[in-house]
Amino acid sequence: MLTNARLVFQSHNHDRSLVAALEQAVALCAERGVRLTSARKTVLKLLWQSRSPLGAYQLQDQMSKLSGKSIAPPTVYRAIEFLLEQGLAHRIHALNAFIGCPFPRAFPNSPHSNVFLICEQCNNVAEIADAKINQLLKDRSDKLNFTLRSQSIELFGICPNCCNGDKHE
Amino acid sequence: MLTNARLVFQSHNHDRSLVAALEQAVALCAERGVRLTSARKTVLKLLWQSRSPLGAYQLQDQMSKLSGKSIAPPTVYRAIEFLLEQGLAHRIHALNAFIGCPFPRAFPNSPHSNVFLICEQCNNVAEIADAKINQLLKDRSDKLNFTLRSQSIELFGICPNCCNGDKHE
DNA sequence: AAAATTATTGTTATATTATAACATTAATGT
DNA sequence: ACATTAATGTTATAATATAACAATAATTTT
Repeated sequence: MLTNARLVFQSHNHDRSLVAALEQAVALCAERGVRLTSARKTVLKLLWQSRSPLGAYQLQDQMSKLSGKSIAPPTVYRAIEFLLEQGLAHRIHALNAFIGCPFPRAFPNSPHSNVFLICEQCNNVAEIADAKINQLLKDRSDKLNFTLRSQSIELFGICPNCCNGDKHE
Repeated sequence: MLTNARLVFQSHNHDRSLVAALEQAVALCAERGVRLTSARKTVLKLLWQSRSPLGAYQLQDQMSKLSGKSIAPPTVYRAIEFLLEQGLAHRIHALNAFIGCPFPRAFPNSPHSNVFLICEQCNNVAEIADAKINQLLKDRSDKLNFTLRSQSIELFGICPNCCNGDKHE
């Protein structure tokens, strides 16, 4: 099981990993011959800097502040669309919000996985990539002659950081 | 594994099951001391009659036509809210739409399960309730000290009815 | 049964999320 | 440099959802 849960659900600063991740994204896009333009990179940074998912209009606000000029919704949505296509971000359907993908290199273009742990208290979201989960869902689909193409798995609950009893930080 | 996939993904008429299901819903609500009012029952019927999920404004249209007077969004959303609370309907987050729960009695108030197979071609949606899926997701959550409270699992693909090669009807 | 209480619905307005359509600018290939 | 394609800016609006308060219906209390 690959996950960023420990990272997300603890209070570590992950600025350093942001730089590395951005370099990775730049490299990925170069390999694929797609353009990680300024607007797209900004949205990706904002998503990666946030542990909790951001809505399009939150992104809009932050982009407007960063750039000093007002940004219209289509600009934001286009950047998001690009990042989703490239597997650099994910949509959390239940929240109408978006997060940066923590391991875009490990799972390039994989529509499967996409398992999210969403803390109902702090709103932080971690991602899991787990072969067994994927396999089981594939099995069940196969049994019903359903050709599985993509999935969205959103788990809601309380993260270890917000769970009082177990708080040892 | 409990599922309505065969029912949904085939062209059977399920009017008869609708009547039975409605009686069950009436009984369930009576047991719980909640009121399955006319508006709520209408929405539930519409959801159960449809194999594909309906959006709030589709429900609004149909209710307006049925009743002959114009229905405002809050009326629809309140009915939906009630049905969701009672486990008689589910929200399909990826589609901003709703379906009737095919087995409300079997899984009263269970926020778990909620596994949906969504055909990208015909839009029909089947539901699975599978102990193994639930167990696995619970295991993974536990391992990360994440207290799982509810889940939304949406699987997208092609249903057997829409899959050309295997069409034998 | 009448009054008081609570739950539900009606109504209006508006918030939130997302996209269509077309003009403009920037990047890329020739 | 020019043509072409890709990306962004801009305006307007579609689609989804809720807030706030008034009116009505159901239920409980007396």
